[in-house]
Amino acid sequence: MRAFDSSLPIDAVLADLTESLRARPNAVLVAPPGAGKTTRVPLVLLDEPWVQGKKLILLEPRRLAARAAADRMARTLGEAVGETVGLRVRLGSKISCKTRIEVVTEGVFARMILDDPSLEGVAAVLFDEFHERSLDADLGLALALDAQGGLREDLRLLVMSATLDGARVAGLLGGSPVIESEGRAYPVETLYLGRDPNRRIDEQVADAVTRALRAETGSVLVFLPGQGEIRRVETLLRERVTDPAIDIAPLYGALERGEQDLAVSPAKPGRRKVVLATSIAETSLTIEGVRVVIDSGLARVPVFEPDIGLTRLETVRVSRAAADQRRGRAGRTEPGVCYRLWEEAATGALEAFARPEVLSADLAPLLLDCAAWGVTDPASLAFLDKPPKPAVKEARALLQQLQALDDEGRITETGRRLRDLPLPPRLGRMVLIAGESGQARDAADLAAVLVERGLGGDVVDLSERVERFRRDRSKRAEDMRRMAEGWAKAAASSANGEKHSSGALLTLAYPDRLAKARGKPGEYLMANGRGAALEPHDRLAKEPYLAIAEISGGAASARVLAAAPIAPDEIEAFLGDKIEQRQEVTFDRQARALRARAVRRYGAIALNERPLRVPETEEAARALATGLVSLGIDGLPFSKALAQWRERVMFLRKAEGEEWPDLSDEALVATAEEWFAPHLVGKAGINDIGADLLSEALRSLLPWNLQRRLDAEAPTHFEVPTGSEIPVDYGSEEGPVLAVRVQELFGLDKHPTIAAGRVPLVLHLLSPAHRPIQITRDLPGFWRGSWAAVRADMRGQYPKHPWPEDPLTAPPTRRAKPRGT
DNA sequence: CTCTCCCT
Repeated sequence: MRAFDSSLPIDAVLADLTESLRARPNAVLVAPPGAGKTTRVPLVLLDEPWVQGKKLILLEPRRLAARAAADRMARTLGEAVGETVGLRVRLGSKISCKTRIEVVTEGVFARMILDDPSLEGVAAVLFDEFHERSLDADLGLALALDAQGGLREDLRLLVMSATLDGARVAGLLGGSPVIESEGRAYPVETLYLGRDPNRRIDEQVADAVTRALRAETGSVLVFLPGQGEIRRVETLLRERVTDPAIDIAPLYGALERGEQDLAVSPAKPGRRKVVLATSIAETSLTIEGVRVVIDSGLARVPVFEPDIGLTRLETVRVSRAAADQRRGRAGRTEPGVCYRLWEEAATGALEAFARPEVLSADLAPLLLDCAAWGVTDPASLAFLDKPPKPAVKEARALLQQLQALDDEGRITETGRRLRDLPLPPRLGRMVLIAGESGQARDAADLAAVLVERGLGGDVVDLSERVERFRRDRSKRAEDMRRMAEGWAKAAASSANGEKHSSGALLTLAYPDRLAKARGKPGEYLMANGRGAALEPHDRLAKEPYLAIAEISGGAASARVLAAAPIAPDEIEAFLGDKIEQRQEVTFDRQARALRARAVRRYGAIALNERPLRVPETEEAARALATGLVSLGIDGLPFSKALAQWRERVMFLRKAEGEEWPDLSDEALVATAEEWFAPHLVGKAGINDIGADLLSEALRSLLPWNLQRRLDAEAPTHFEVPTGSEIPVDYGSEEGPVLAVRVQELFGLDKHPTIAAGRVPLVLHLLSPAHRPIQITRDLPGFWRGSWAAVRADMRGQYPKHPWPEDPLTAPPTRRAKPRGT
């Protein structure tokens, strides 16, 4: 076997590995960071008999990692990259006829195997850092296994991983052996600082940083979930850290290249650094001099929501594997220390590994690649985790809408052209169709600022971002301009059409996100039915229509991140075939009336409308009925008599049972279409509805055979001994109430009842001045009992009224005693 | 808890 100058932990297992791969085509190698697998394994395998003049392909998840691996291997051989060891990444390749090991990024490999499924001239594919479980790595492995199953039984596949549970992937590889290696790292002491849920994470992190700067030597690397937290911690630290020998450097993806380099470079002699980073610093890059890691334990991850076809960000607890990876950054060059912002006991509750990308990503690109491979259902390929069905369904629907797939899910000619463009399918379609009218370059520049975060600044207005991008002289902008030029060339036709706005072009990619201004400034409604908002002072906030490309946040607080204005005539030109003309009748709660309109509608958006007369249909009547009752039964024009009638019926329902109709608020709301709507045909609103109409509608609920019983058993009035007809109050909680001056009841020896004698009236006995004296359900008992005391009390107060000793024999009266008696 | 990371 090939000899190396220095020894690495991986050397101990290299013999096992080569022996295994001679015997069977697939193997899994589990080796922690520092083992040396990336640089040693490909060089050792190169001398194996089964390679025989063929090539090895090594997959790396990032360009940075690919370049570093190629560099290190070439240096081991005393060569430059591009000789025995080559490199193939999106921007630029270094390959020659001498090249035997190609180091490629995972995305490049997916493209290679799709273009050449038999992988001609390739002896083995080595998947490095497979534990990161990127979509491209999962897809690449699935396709390679498929190729191995049919076209290339001799192809060798080696999956290398730092923290994977090896058994699962070995199963996927047909029960291949798992070879394990030791790693090499310096010890890192772990301190658990805990987390106070009542304080902001930013402040607790800042506290931990100041504490670490006092207690430890060396530079500090802080892991935070995102840009917002990084900026807030930075502000806190600039206030608190007064030592001029300490530099604070943020580090995240959208940052300018120069600032990133500043953060990654070692601290200057005699100085210390505090690097505030996202998970960008978790793998691959090493910052010299870091011996303290502070881990917030949080990460921001994308979550695709199939229902709305949108990717949203979520802040989550990191996995145990990621937390260990973060801690390991403190022990790269010397022993270190890691402060964790959670309780030690909480570590066990963390997920073991991060969610593989395939489980939460937008699967449209994957589905298109599968279709290009000839597979309409990705579940038929060997994925370690099956692509989830809802996301597959959404991806298929989108690709069919873009005409990239046919009804059976097979790739179309348009689909092939889309796949040739290295863009997400929506943006690819925009560039292709714009190309048909000679605007490929405008569309490509738009796609560029959408694909590359931070390019052209972060103003919402995409036209402005494109202008800035075109003037930008940075390396990144130059690279992207060259790429955009390539996309445009692939899509261009000789046609020279009318020039359209950025907004119009964007509807080619995001037809479902056309938005119309709502009442309040900055608030919009999108065609997909969801709301989105701009800052009210944003220049775009005055626009009546926006073509939105990106939004953030949950359903309640979606914010517009990237958009361009679009004119009504462009909406007609670009989306005209999907605009529907409809007659709509809606209930206006404010006016308590129906409004009928002829509406031209695109999805959830009403583009324009004109008022119509309310149609005299049953459907309109139903809408009015349910609309009016939804505002409350009390709001209907009840006469006093009708209100009492309703209470009487309800009283009998309670007293006698459900043969009596239910007239409660809930029941009337629920059945409005039956009792109310038939009376509302031809009516437009509350002003057309009088007490008589309501009475007729409600009284129709009472069957005719019950109407006579109603009068008999729940009379509107009760006749007392004086002959007075006193109204009964059926609305009272305590039961039907008869409020009557006590003198009018003289002579009555039985308690008054209703409901065929079953229900006693609640008697409110009143003084001559209509003040309440007593409440009783037993009048004879009252005469016998309390009357004497009442009489004694009242006689003084009302001397002119009769207070006889025996009320049963006294004549009832409405008046005071006749003068002189 | 107001946009993570990477790639064709």
